[in-house]
Order: sequence, then C-alpha cells, then structure tokens
Amino acid sequence: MLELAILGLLQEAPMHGYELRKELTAKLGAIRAAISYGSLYPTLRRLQAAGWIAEAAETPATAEEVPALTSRRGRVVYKITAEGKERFAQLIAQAGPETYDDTGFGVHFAFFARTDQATRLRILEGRRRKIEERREGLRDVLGRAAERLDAYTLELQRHGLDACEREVRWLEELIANERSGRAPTVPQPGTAGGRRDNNSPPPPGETRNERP
Amino acid sequence: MLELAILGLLQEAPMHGYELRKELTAKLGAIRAAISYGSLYPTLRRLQAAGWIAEAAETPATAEEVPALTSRRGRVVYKITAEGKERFAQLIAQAGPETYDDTGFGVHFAFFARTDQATRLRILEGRRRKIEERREGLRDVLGRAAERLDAYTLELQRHGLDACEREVRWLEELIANERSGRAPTVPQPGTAGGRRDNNSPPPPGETRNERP
DNA sequence: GTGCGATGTATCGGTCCGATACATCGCGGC
DNA sequence: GCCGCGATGTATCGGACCGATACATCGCAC
Repeated sequence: MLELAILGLLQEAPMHGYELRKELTAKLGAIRAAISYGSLYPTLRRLQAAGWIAEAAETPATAEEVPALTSRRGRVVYKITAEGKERFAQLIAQAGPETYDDTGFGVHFAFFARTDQATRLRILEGRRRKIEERREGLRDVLGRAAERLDAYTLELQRHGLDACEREVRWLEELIANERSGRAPTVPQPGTAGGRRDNNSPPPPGETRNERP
Repeated sequence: MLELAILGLLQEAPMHGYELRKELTAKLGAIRAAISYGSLYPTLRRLQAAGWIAEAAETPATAEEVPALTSRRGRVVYKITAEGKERFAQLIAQAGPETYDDTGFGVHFAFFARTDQATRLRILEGRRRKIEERREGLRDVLGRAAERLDAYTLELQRHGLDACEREVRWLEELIANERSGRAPTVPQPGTAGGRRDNNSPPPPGETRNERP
C-alpha cells in the first residue's frame, strides 16, 4: 500500500521523505493517522533498488557555489522513473483482496483521479460487497448471539453496523454517479446545503496514467 | 492488543486456539476483520511462556478410556492463570497512547464490562479527544488545502470527517450515560424504536476482575 | 469408498509501527 | 551575542500482526 501511495504522490512532483510524509498525511488523513518513518524510509530504499524511483539532483538551480566542502548530506529528493509509472499503473489497475480492506480501498480511492472509469467502478463494487459481508456478520451477531454478549459489546457492534450501513449508502451514491454522470461528489442530503460553494471544478477529467 | 483480548476472553472460559479466534471475531467483528493464526499462535506461546495462561488438561471428563495410543496431539486448551488475571487488570486500567487508536479503543471498549467506571470514563474521554483532533485535521485540509486536491480525495476527506463527527456524538452520549445513569446503550434517536425488546438485563453491574 | 468442507495446529516472510537517535536551521528572548 | 526550542530532515531497530501455506482429522453426503 505504501508503495502505491508513494508512486502516486511522486507522479505529481519530486519530493524528499519528510515532504512525502506530510503529503501522505494530508491525502490519506481520512483513513490512517500518519505514516511512520520506520515504514517510509525502508520503502523508499526498496523502490529505489527496484528502479521505480531515483534520486533527483538536489538542484542548486541558479545558486552560486556553496559547493559542498562540508560533505553535504541533506535532503534526498526522489522522482519517479518511467518504470515507476508503469508499476503504478499496474498496481492501481489490479485488484487483489487487499484492495478492498479499509486501508487498501482508501489508498486506491485517493488516486481515483489517475484511475480509469472501469477500474473505479470495479473497485467501488468490490468494496461495497466486502462491507455488505461485514454488515451481515454484524447483523448475525446482534441477532443470534446477542444474549451471550454484554451490553457494551453489543453497543460496539451496533455502532459498527451503523457505520457499515452508512458506508454502503455512500458507495451506492458514488457508483451511481460513476455509472451515469461524472462528478465524484455526493449530494449529501442530510446536512443542509454545502458549507462553502461546493467546489467541484471541471470533473478531474480522466487524467490518464500515460506519460504526460 | 491481541494479548489483552486473549486474556479477556479466557477469563470467560478456557478455550483452544480455533475457538478463541471465533470468539474474538464475534466480539471484535465491528473493529477488525479476523485475527490471523499467524498472530494468534505465537501470542499464545508468548503468554504461556510468561505464565499468564496455561494448558488445561483436555478433560476426557467421564469418557471411557480411549487413552491415547495414537500419540494424541489434538486441540490444546488454554486457561488463564492468577497471574494472567492480574496482568489483564493492569493492561485494562493503564492507558497508553495506543489505547485510543481505532483497534486499541475497540478492544478496551469490548471489555468495558470488566472495567471500573472511572477507567471507562477516562478511556471514552481520551478517545473523544483523539477523534476531535483527527476531525480538526480533516477540517483544515478541507478548508485550506482544498484547491490542491482532486475531487475524489476531497470526497474521501468529507466521508472521513462525517465519520468523525458521528463518532464524537456517539462518545458524547456514552460519556453522559456513564456519568449519570448507568446503562451503556445509546438511545439512537434516528432509527425508530429498538429492533427487538432492547435487551439490557440488569446493567452488567461492575463485574470486577477479582477472582470469582 | 471417496471426496469435501469444517475443525484444528503450526510456520515463514514481509509490511508497518513506535521509539529512539542525531544533525541543521531560523527565530525570539535574555 | 548567544541560547534554547520547535520545525525540518534522515535513519535504524525490535516487535506486532498479516497472508499464504502446509498438513492432519472428522463427519457426512453422494
């Protein structure tokens, strides 16, 4: 998952580790707390070894000398390679079972702007199926095994069941949008009107994963 | 976390691994998919080595002989020890930062029936604080960084924000319940009346972690 | 009698986390 | 003038947990 997220982000701009973590946190804030450096740096090393990313020269640009002298080992900026872009396209399109768990789905969804419509639909439906299964499991427990469990455990299940039902509805709307119209935004009927002027610029417009 | 969950479950009855996994899945179904055997068995070994749990003789009960002969190595039933109960009480009462992440909170909550009220309150409030922080982070991103992100990413954040707000409300109700009255069930105003005769038997009644 | 799904124990490699360490830079306070 | 401190920045280590895999037994349907 981290691999996919890094390749996706580096496609927008070259970055060094610290920056990458911040962007990752902003983009995936809804689904996970913050990527640990203990995962990030080893993964960067792995991706570099595989040839999917490469060190970009830390451009002094138009800077005068300041030409080292003190050994210089500051930030390491990475950029994605052509092979890396292919790898990203492959990862984003193929759907294993891990594509539908909480984290996997979140990461895939976060890069839907770089995913073609058929794949988007396939992933949304797979996720819906998975959540429906979880929902049925919870209903079973709440129905059949209710008297074996204490009130707190039951309350936890109820809250989980509610979250499942809500997510299924959300997915339904996204799927409907995907099939007919286009804009990824959901109307959100409950919470009054939009809080600002519901910013949906021209729909991201099939940004493809070909080379620019 | 797994350690805490196992200790908690074995306090209800001795069990073997397979059974433990099923119970774990039923009890924690709302917060995680299913515990892997790749975690479960090593953890059982670790707990046994530490003396928190012990192998219970696989009672043939009143069974006639069938006394081995074929080397016999079937299910291994574990039971909790006195030291294990102490360990459980210690783990359940102490709150590190991991107590408030999704999994940690879920496990603690699932054993609230074995937790004293002061600790319950502390954990609920800690969790609320953490979710409020996540919520603020998402609001920031949706407010300030909105134009830098594509429509799908924004929709993901919105959905996450909604989940945060919902969980905060849920926690508020639980906290209020905990402070004044007693029953852990939340009134749930939206979804009509209870689906069955809302089974809250005598409130779990401070089941303490002393020996029975 | 045979295959097949549920029950049951177990290991291995890999991903990711949390703690920790350490170095630099800019800025405000004394 | 200089000192601390928070932000920036790279890096490693042990441990928790997962997913795949292997293998053995039992009961039952076909």
